[in-house]
Amino acid sequence: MTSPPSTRDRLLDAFSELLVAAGSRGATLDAVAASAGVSKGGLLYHFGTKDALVDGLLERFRRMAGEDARDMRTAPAGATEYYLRTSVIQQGDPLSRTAVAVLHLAQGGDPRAADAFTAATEEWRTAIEEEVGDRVLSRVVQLVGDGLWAGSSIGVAPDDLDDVVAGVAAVLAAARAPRHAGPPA
Amino acid sequence: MTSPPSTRDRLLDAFSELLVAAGSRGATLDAVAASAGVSKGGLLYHFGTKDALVDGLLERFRRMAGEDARDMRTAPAGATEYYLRTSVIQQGDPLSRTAVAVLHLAQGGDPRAADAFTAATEEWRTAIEEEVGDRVLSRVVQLVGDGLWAGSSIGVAPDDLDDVVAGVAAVLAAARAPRHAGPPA
DNA sequence: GTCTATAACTTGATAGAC
DNA sequence: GTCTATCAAGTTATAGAC
Repeated sequence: MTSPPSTRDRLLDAFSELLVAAGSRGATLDAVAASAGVSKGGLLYHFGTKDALVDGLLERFRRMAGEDARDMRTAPAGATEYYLRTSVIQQGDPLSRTAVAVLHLAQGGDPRAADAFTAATEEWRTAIEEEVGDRVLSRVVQLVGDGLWAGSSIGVAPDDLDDVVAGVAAVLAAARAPRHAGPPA
Repeated sequence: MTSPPSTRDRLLDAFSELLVAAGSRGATLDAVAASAGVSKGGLLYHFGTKDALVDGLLERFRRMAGEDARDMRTAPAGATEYYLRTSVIQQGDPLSRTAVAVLHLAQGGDPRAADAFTAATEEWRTAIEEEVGDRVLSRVVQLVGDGLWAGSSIGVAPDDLDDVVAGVAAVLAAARAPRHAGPPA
């Protein structure tokens, strides 16, 4: 049974949605409070400062990212495909929304957000490396996912996600079963 | 001989630097004017509104991106390697700085910036496709570059760029020579 | 072409009522 | 736990001097 979200949770939801939609510039306390359906005073009861609101979102992100890294390892389609598909913002997917929100905070110059994002990224890459068995290949897969993300973060939804997923899979298969393609110089 | 930059150019330089360093939140008219060494009134003589300042930067970005797409096609190392290496922000590289500045504007919700960025991205991808000869592979290469960018945009400099470039090259070679040996032309 | 002064509005935060 | 009223600082923009 899912109980209705607390005001605190609704405020964090609104904050992340505004960050995704309008960047750190548009995610003001006024806008967050209005979007969550409370007054600014109501917001400031739960989060005394804007920094506290950021901390609340980062804490939620760390928890969700940790759970996601576990999900990757048990995903039926495999960690790589799971990662690429969840790198595109899905309507209503809480993790990808939260991750892009944190990315925007990091790009706004917040070092706590940059640290949290870097740490999560390394967790995900590790899960990919366990599957593909090679560090550099895991980096390439991850960078493809990050690229999908960067597009999502400006509202560009790829129209060829299936092609990309299939292309990466084909490329990984080719790289792991080398015939005589010749090593790079 | 390079003539000293005009006040107009110095203002656009300062605007893009501030966008990269602090996001759209920190790039205020006050900060831009101070960073360029003029008063706010001086700034507003050249760009009557903040929107005009954004337009000036987007115009500069479109010009630089067009020149870069031409440079890619004649790069000695090839378009792919050129693109990946220039996807990492270099200290003092005007294009990568400008591109990240535009990315931040797009993430702040400016549709003109998102359009300009999308158009440039498609130009670059086309140049890559001309080299690798396959649309999906060109997308994969480009997404790796975008991923490097996303990292750069939050101040994370990759410590394994050479590995990634070599890894992509190896993976492309494997994908393009699945049946027999032979270096690409 | 650049400056100072200032107006109009927004933003983050406080105080206190209910 | 939530609201309204209020404030100081910051932000965009205008007006006019030099």
